[in-house]
Amino acid sequence: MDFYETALSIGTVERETGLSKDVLRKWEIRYGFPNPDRDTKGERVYPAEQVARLRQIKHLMGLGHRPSKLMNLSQSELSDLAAHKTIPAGGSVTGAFVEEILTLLRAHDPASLKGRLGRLLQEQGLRLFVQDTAEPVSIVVGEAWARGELQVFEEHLYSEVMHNLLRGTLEPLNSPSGKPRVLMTTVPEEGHSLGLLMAASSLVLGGAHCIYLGPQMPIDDIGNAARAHNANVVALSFSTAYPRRRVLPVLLELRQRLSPAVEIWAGGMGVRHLAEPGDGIHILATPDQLESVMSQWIENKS
Amino acid sequence: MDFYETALSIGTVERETGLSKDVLRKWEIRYGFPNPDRDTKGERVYPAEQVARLRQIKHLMGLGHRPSKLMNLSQSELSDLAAHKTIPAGGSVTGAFVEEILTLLRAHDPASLKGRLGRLLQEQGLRLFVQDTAEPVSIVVGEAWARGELQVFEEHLYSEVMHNLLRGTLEPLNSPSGKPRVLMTTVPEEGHSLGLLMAASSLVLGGAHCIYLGPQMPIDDIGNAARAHNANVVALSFSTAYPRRRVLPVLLELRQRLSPAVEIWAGGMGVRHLAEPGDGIHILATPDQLESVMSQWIENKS
DNA sequence: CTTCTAATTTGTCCAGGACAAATATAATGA
DNA sequence: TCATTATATTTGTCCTGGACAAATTAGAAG
Repeated sequence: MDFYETALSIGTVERETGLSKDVLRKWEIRYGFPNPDRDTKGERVYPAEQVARLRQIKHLMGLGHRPSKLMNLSQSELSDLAAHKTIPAGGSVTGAFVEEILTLLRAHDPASLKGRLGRLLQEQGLRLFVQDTAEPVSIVVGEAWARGELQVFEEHLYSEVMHNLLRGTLEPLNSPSGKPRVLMTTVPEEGHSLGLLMAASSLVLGGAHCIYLGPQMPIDDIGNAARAHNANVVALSFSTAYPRRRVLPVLLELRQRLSPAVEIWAGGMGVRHLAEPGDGIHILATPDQLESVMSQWIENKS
Repeated sequence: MDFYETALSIGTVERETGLSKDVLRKWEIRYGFPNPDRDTKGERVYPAEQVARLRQIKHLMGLGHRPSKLMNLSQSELSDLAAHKTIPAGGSVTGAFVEEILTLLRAHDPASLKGRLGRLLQEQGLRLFVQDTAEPVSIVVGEAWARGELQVFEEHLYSEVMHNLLRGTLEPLNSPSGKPRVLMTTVPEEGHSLGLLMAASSLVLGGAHCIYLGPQMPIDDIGNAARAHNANVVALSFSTAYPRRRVLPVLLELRQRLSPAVEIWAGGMGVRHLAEPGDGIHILATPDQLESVMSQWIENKS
């Protein structure tokens, strides 16, 4: 299939990359990239390849790199950076079927992907499945995407399938009488909910009751929801795609709208760089911290 | 619980309402609303109540109202407008359990909500369930929200539960050998995927094979996905929350990246105002048009 | 090698102006 | 009176160039 020359307005690029118009314009002036053409009206027109590069840069920034360093790197240097990332942390089993899943993803066959994952879930049980499969595979999928080895829609498909699998499994286990009552969601602009569901799995297995509200809840309404559902905890997840500088402000903003008795648990890759801000806000940098915070909570309340 | 005085920056308001900074500033100048305070730095600071009002106004604009008319209305007049909307279209059964579902929603009890809907699904079967329950209830839920009678998180919960129910039911019916192969997703900024799933139900029942990729796929990648999955059709859904003026441009943009043999089916409330643009793009203003377009497609290819 | 202070980097906000596409209103002819 | 065309208004988006503070890095002093 041939390549159609396409070019996007600054507004479209903002929507597709999540980088604000202001940032796009400032980068252009400060670093010389992006370097859009202009149409007859004098308006910026971004070639598709620059948009792809912008996405990659944004991802690397989520990993802690700085724009001034990234902006003048060659394409291959960018991909290299994406490769040398965190070690997949997971247990010993890693690597074995992780590769297999990736292959299935690239084969564009939702049914067998779902089948394979479903079988793994049966074999390993929920707890192990989350720990040894869902988490490492998610990381590897993210990395592969960053290296340009996996397309966006392949990543989406993975999320979809995994999401469904987990939700289906979780539901029957989620006893309404469980404690603590944890309200789970993400803030606006944070569309990734897979991490949230993996966390929910751990929580439910640990005896909590999860109220899963789906992603992208306005902060204000998170407060209302916590009140209405009588939640003991509000759990949020942040991916690396969420702008680092906004994490803390948004947590504090939420803090204001919650009764002081309600704790905030913030987890996910996008939260790793933060120190515990106290005030009932807990930063869960790794999945296992979830368990410790939870047992701590239970202890406190009994 | 008491009301915390909260105030948001223009950027936060943009994220929470989906109204761009440019629009917020222009409205302020042109209509005198919103009317934010200023902090010591001279920057806009929006009180929570104005943000709520902005959300309401945005919703009414999606229904076809114009900003200049809305901006100076009183709170009650706004709510009134939200009430006099489209007639729930649905069959005779409407109203009976629609109210019941609303009540369950307001009771904040996910389990019984899911239970009730699940039972309805069993009783009615998928086709009727979508037609007589999912569609009318979705409309009513949207309206109730607009009138301020339903909170955002209650709407989210509804979407979550319904989404799960449909996905679970659909999967076993979705034969890979079905024709046409329909790729289903939404464009960036369009986060509502419930309409898409309802459409998928009709399609699968009609013998199509749906590849459901989840919401918010960059346009570029929709093209790649269509190629990779060898899709015959790309189906998109637009809610009223999606800015009207952007619908057609985004469809044309997508058109460019697809092989001419691939059709585009665009449905949902956000598409009602459009005329058929031709060129393999079909506008499905109502759910039943889906069936006719589909049978037409099958006819064409045999 | 730490700790504190002074650059530098970076994202966000502001004002005010320009423009074209969409929509409404007026004018015209059948 | 109705339909059509021309004119006016409304509205969202984009532009430039400047300002500022929070976050980060580099440098100085202990």
